[in-house]
Amino acid sequence: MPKLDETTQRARREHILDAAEHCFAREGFHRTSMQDICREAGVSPGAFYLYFSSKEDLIAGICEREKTALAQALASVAEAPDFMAALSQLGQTYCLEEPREKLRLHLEINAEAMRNPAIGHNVRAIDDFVAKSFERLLSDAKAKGRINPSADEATIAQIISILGDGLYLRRALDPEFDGKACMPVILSLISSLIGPVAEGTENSDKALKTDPVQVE
Amino acid sequence: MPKLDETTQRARREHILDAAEHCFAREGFHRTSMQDICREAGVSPGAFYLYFSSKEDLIAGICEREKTALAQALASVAEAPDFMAALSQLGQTYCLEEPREKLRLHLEINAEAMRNPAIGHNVRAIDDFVAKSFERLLSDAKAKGRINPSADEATIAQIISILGDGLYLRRALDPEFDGKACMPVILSLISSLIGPVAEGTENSDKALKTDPVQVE
Amino acid sequence: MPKLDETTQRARREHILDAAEHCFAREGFHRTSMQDICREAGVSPGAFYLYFSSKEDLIAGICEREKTALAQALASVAEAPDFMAALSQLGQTYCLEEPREKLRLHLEINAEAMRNPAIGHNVRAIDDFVAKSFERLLSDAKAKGRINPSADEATIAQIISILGDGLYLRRALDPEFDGKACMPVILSLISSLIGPVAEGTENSDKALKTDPVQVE
Amino acid sequence: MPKLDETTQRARREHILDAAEHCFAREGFHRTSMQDICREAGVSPGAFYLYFSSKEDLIAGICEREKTALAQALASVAEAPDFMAALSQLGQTYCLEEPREKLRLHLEINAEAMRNPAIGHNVRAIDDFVAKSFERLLSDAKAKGRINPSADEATIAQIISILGDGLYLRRALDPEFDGKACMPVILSLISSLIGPVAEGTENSDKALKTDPVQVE
DNA sequence: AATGAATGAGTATTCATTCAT
DNA sequence: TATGAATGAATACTCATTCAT
Repeated sequence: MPKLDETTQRARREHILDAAEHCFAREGFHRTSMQDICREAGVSPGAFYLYFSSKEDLIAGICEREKTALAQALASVAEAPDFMAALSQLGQTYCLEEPREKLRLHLEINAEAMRNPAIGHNVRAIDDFVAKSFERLLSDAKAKGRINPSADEATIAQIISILGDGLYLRRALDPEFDGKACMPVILSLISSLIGPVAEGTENSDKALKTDPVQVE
Repeated sequence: MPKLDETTQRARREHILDAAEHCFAREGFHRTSMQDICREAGVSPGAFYLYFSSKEDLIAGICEREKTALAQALASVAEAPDFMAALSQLGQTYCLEEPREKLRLHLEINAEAMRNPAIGHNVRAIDDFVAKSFERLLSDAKAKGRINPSADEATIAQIISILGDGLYLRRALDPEFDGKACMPVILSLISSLIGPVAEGTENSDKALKTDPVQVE
Repeated sequence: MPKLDETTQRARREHILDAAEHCFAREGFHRTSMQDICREAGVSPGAFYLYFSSKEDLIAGICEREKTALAQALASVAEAPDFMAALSQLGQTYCLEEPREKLRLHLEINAEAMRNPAIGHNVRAIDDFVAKSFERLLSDAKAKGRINPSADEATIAQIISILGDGLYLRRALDPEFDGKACMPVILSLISSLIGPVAEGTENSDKALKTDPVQVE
Repeated sequence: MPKLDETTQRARREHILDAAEHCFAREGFHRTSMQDICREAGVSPGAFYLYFSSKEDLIAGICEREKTALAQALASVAEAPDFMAALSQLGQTYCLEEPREKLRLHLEINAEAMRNPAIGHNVRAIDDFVAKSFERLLSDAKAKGRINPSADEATIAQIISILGDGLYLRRALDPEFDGKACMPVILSLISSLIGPVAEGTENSDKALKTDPVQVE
């Protein structure tokens, strides 16, 4: 019973998680049987339970990975010189280009988060992490004089999250939905929230394809 | 000749739907057994199937009710003299005051809509209905000169839906989330989208260079 | 609560029995629901139980009718001057022309007779009745010198029944089975069992399309 | 690596089939629940479905076995020097000594064959197999000059089947039925059908004019 | 570490029958 | 007499998880 060395162990877990993600995205959490996952991962049921403690544990694992991925994405935003440009990039990647499969998975996880406290905790941790990251980014930008000093970072971060979630959900539910048409408007709204942009930046012109409204 | 008169019939259906809503919100669609629903409704399994054809049929019924309720709510907005005031009222009712139970139910239905085409159809029908309703409201307002004639109704309707969905989801996932703080900002964003035209300006450039909205 | 006059009562029973026969033949006893029968008969479930005490009771009723019908058929054979001619006619009617629906019904009843003693009793009563009838017919014929006096009526009656049952079953099971080819041979076999036929009778020539066996 | 070796696998299937045969014979297909079968076989429901795909699949399995057994029995007839003696043996075994339980099972399967195409196919395959086997046996015998060359093998094979089915059915339905009394007569009938050629005669006429078998 | 056969509680739905009207 | 809504036990099959090997 010599334990598998850590890297193999981790690799096996990742492999199973991949399989589970595909299955859940394809068929949903409840319609996916453990057999499905084991078959997809090429692993025996017995082996599965060496790496995960239960079917629900898989969702925790998926959340964990999501969190790591998001952390990287947000870190890259932090390093970007232009907040709006980085945000635009993020929106592009996460709301428009993310394969629909992922969106479905997300929805599935959200639903599961309602019943399973552990998963709920995981999901909220991710959301908090994202919100806090945005807050920090906004504070930094404010400190550097790049955004309106009167803007409330916490609220703006929330709004950004809300817009992201809304876009995500819409795309998931409606295969016909065209996010590209909305994105520029959304970006301009956020832009209007965080205040004056340094002129000559590419994003303001680029992102906005609709006529923005004059705000009182 | 007893043949249940139509109103009793309908009342019984509504009663069962109420029970199902509670169960689904509490435990989720898949974790709720027919026995659970029957117990909650005080109805025998046999009787249940006199009113609904299957477990899934319940979701269709729930969607139907939702649609009717939304239609009424949106009709009242249509009659309101002030679009933004009415929208604010709607946001208050649907995004802030709606009991969390409903939010959870919503999430559950969304997840189910991904796998079950019939339910997906139902859900999309509701979403389309809402979007179209907003479009019509905006067109009316435009016709009456109350909003910026250059605003694209379809896109704005989408954005409103997205914001609504996002708020809804956020509240569902995070019991601590305080929608009240965000709502005014969100309303002002929408207001800025439909707001009165600034005369004589090529608006796209203009809008982005004006002062951002002051968030109270 | 004045009881329905006897004839209406009986007519209603017959009507329901017809419906049940169709249903059982079409779908089998177990796959037919009471609702099916009630729908087919245009009768409410409640009403059904005024005329029959249970689903199984229907089979008893069907047997009863069968018995009556067979009694008539056999009576006509008894009156026929030529036993073989009458038998040939009987075979034609019961084994070749009987609609397949009836055959299926028969099979269904046989299967049910195995489990339900009451039905078993009914079925055996019919079979005994048929056998006894044949015995009597044979005895009569023997008394009139029309058949071989050494033939054992009981055994021959059995053999006739066995051949009839076999034909019946075969036709029921195999839609392609062509009874017409076998019938003459079967008749000639029976003919050979009961001994010399009075010459000049039409039947020997008619019924037998194969060359009949000469019985000593 | 435990992966059940083929023989154990097969043995388990046989064991379950035995249990199912008993149950079906005792209670009929429809009145037997999967629990009944599992209890009788000492197997969990889950395990059952490792060996069979459905309740109906059991009947296919039973047919399969029947076919194999029949094939062996018929093969032994083929090797016998005396066709009639072999047939007599077969009749003894299959129609007289077969335990009544088997007969009931048979009846049950026949009834089921009427509604379920897959089972119907199975049953017809067996019947065809038997008929074809008899045809071949008769042809062989004819080639060896043992039977009347004018006899039509196909028809005689049919008649044999019909007699067998009839006997079978009769025994199943009537516990009092004494097949022993009929068997010799039946055999003599068959014998008269295939009987030795009278030389120099146009046999069809001849065969039928020979002495009938003396029934003891 | 890994296997995969086995478990057995759990599920949606049906249906013969009853009974208030 | 007749209705048909209501009952609730029963059923075939699934699936997360375990455990002997």
